[in-house]
Amino acid sequence: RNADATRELLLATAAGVFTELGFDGARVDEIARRAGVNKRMIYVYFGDKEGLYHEVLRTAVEQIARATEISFPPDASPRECLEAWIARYFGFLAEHPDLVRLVEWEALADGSRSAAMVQSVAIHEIKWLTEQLRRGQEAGLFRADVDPTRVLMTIHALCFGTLARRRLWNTLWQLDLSVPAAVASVTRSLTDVVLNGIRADNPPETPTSTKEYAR
Amino acid sequence: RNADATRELLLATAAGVFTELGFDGARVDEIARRAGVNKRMIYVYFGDKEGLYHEVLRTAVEQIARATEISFPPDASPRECLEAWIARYFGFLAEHPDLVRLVEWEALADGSRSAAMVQSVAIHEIKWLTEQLRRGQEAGLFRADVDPTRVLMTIHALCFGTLARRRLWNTLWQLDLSVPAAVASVTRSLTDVVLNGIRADNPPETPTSTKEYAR
Amino acid sequence: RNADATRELLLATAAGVFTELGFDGARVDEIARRAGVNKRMIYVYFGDKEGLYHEVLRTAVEQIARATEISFPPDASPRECLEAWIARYFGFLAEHPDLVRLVEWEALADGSRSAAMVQSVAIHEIKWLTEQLRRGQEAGLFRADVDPTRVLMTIHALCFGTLARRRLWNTLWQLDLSVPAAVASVTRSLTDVVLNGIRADNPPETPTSTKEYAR
Amino acid sequence: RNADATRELLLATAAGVFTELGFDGARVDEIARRAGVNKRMIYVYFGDKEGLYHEVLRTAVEQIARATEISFPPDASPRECLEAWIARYFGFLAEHPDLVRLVEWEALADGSRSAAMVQSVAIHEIKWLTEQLRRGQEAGLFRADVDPTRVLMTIHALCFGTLARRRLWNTLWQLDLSVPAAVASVTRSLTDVVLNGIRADNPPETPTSTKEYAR
DNA sequence: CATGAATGAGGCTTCATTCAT
DNA sequence: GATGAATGAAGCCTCATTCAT
Repeated sequence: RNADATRELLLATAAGVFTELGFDGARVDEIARRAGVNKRMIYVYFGDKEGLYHEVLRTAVEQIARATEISFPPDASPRECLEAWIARYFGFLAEHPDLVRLVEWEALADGSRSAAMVQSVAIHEIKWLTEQLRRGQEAGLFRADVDPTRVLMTIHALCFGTLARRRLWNTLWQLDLSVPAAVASVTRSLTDVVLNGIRADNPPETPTSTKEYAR
Repeated sequence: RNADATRELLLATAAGVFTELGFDGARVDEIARRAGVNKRMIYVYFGDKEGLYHEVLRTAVEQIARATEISFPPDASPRECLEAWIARYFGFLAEHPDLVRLVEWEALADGSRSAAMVQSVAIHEIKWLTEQLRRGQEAGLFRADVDPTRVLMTIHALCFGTLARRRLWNTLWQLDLSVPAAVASVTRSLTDVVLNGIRADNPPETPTSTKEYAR
Repeated sequence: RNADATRELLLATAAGVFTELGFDGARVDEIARRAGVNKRMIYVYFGDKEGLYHEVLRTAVEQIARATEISFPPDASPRECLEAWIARYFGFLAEHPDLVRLVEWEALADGSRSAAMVQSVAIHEIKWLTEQLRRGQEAGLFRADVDPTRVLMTIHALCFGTLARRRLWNTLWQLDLSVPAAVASVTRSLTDVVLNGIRADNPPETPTSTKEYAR
Repeated sequence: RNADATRELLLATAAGVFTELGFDGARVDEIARRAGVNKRMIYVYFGDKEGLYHEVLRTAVEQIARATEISFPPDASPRECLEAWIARYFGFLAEHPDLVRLVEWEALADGSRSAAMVQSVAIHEIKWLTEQLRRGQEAGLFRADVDPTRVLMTIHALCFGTLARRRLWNTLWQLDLSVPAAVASVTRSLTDVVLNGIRADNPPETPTSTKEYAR
């Protein structure tokens, strides 16, 4: 008889089930059972399965958005900021595999359900990133030709692309991304890759060739 | 009334449906309907829905594997080889969004169904990559501390991570990855990032700080 | 909207359908339709078609078992007891043709599903019968060489063998075993046959010959 | 390319499958597979599944009918004849469990399909039996009040009732009716029971009581 | 005569959802 | 607010049967 508590419980449980099985694979019965709550409540609070999913997704996106809201000291260098930002981003996602999986399911399933939310987050991110890159370029730290969207795309791809395949890496090379040390090591790789790619003293790779090779 | 033709038709159609909706979202009836073939044939040729999915997946993984079998001229430099390899990998995947999506679904759903196939492909890739990196290190082109598995992970993450979000990039920044020019541009970015990350004259980024920033 | 009532209704309806058509011939849809209950409830209450059948069978075997639990007065003669027992057995089965048919289906289909239940009932029966036969032998009423299992087998064969062919007897000789008088008459025949077969003053038939006759 | 051989093969195979699983449980595909014959042939030779079943049943009934066509020497006593007849009937059925099962399935399933065939056989049997009983009564061997139909019913019930439960007896008391010695022993029991029931010097059992006992 | 591919109806089962209390 | 019973649509799969060769 505690509306809010029941609602939160359902939301948390649903997050787990959707994360595990995706929207189509998830079962309303299973969510209610795991939550120990009557199935009917789902319909009372969220309308239908889709509504519940939507709410779960919104919560997840919000959590991810909040994770990157760092306030840097005024004297922090752009390089430092960027690095810390990536590290925090990746670190946070590595610690919350459920969020990653949920977003991935969504990206595959359609993306339309989350388009609006993601867009608003991305706009915020790109704004911040553009500012940092500008500062870095002005300070002569970063190359002049870097494109913020491209950089953000790279960061996203690396973070999500790496974490969405946790199980695969574990299977292939026994790299267990639930171990902090492993996360730290990979974080270093990623920041390395991104920052190396934009360092001012690092000229863009001139393609050595455009030759086509036979198969 | 041709067994092989019907089988292939079902396989191709199923690939489309599984790609679009994932295993749980796909409907056997829909596959049969789209193929214009009687539902029963699916069970004759593939046993059940799972068997059909498995076959679709196997075909997809094989296609991806074949795409990176390039034969390089003996005098090609490791750098050149690596770059061409990444370019072909990304280019091929960009041209075959269905394969990417299918593999992503699988990775999320469980991965167990494809573990064996993917492993055999990955072993092959890592072998080739290790050889190239060794040659590059011996020639003084690549840093001595690069780890082949980490490099492959980066490549995978970048390729799949980028392409799995096609729609998102398109929505956010009007980057249409079905346009060859866009693919070429992104390919450049990716090779850039990877190769910059392992260049010998590019020292590893020394973390400027390990400071924790407040939120 | 009463769980137990619905369950019982389904059970009773299913008994009818399984009796009529056997396990393979019965249709889940038909059972639900006849019961006027949603098909889904079958799966809620009984798991699946097999589970429903199992429960129906169990109920039937229990009913049959209960039918022969007679308490005889201490001074009742073994002959009297045996006769009353057979009469009640046959009479009960004659009044419940459905139970007979169900058990026959089961016996044919495989028997494995009911093996355990039937065994426990049979053990009980054989125990009681052995006791009566012993008493009769001690009193000099029954032959010394009677074998309880053989007697029980004869009783079973006669009761079920006769009742399983109701329709046939009706077709052939207009013997309608749903008419009490007919049942009484046949009951007399059966008890007659069984008791004559074990009477002490009735020596075992000495085979008049073992000759083989040509066809 | 041998029509008759294929037909016979199908018939024999179908008999096996129908015997094992009943009409509803049998699968046309399975019959064709076991026979190593193309499924289509079934439809060519027998019209449909029902036609095949009908033919199998007819063959079975004919076989049973033929089994009891004994020609006795003119001087054989009615008692001897009857005993030999029962022995042969039971013996034959014991040696052909498939026929028994098939007839039982049919009796349960409906009986309408076989009514005509069985009727013609039964008329023949009852005619012969009536003649023997008459001879026996005239010779003062059998009781005057025996009813041929009742005797035939008893014989049928005993034979089929016993053999239809082979597996049950085996499970319950390790009585294996595929062993000749066991068959011989049971044959003795049955003839015993039947003949004792009609012996002239064996007065009909006067019911010792018609009391109803409480449960 | 014989084959293997194909079909549509219908089987069992499960889903998201709503009703009655 | 909360419950357990109930529902109809639809899912996967299998059947007897027929077509094209």
